[in-house]
Amino acid sequence: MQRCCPETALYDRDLTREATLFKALADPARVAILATLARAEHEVCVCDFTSGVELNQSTVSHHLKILKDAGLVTSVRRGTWGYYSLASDARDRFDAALASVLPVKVLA
Amino acid sequence: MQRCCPETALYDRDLTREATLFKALADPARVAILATLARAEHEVCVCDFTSGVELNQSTVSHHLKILKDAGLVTSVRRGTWGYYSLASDARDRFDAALASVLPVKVLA
DNA sequence: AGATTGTATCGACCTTTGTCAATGTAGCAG
DNA sequence: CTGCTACATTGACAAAGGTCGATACAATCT
Repeated sequence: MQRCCPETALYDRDLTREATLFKALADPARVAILATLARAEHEVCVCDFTSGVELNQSTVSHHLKILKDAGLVTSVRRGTWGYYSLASDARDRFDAALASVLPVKVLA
Repeated sequence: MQRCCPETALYDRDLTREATLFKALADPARVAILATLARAEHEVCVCDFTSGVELNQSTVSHHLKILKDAGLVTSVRRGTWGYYSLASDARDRFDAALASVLPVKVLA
């Protein structure tokens, strides 16, 4: 039987972490939240999210939890109010993940 | 009633496209496929994916379709064999999406 | 203390997704 | 033409995910 091509080995490093990171941004609501936090000068009150979106309050809370579990945001509670900020290394972590998956070709 | 904070407006641009792009990489198998393609010098035969992974052939085909629908890979059929390559703008699209969501802060 | 408010958690529902077995389809080999 | 091989498609199923209403909780207000 004839070979189809020079054999290519599958990339073998485990990329579960990278996939998990990307999954955190696989929903428009979470992307919007992160985009807001990235542009805010200060921490953002949860109330700004719940009032600025067509989603239920519990749904917003759910998305915030996912982002927090992913380590992309940090939260502080002050009195009755909750405040979220972008984790300082959020951008770096995406850059690193992207570099792992799609390394930029080095010119010869 | 006392305000919690200076009000922050939610980022209003539609980020559905970005979320969809990230979702394409929200599965380890697809990340591995893309990482392989990104490092391959030439197009990669489907058989290399099906034999190099613990997944069923139809499952691999399914993931390839998702990547193709996302415009991240291109495919060619030559005889019985199928070959996949990384789309030339794959990296750029992720960079752009990431820049939309998490713009790098400009120093003052 | 009791009522009110902001947020988190729980439970239920429905949709989407990942997986596989089975089948379809095209090209190649005899 | 008859089989065989490589890949795609379909159908079924379980698991995961997004959404909401209801409830819990904690802090503030009266």
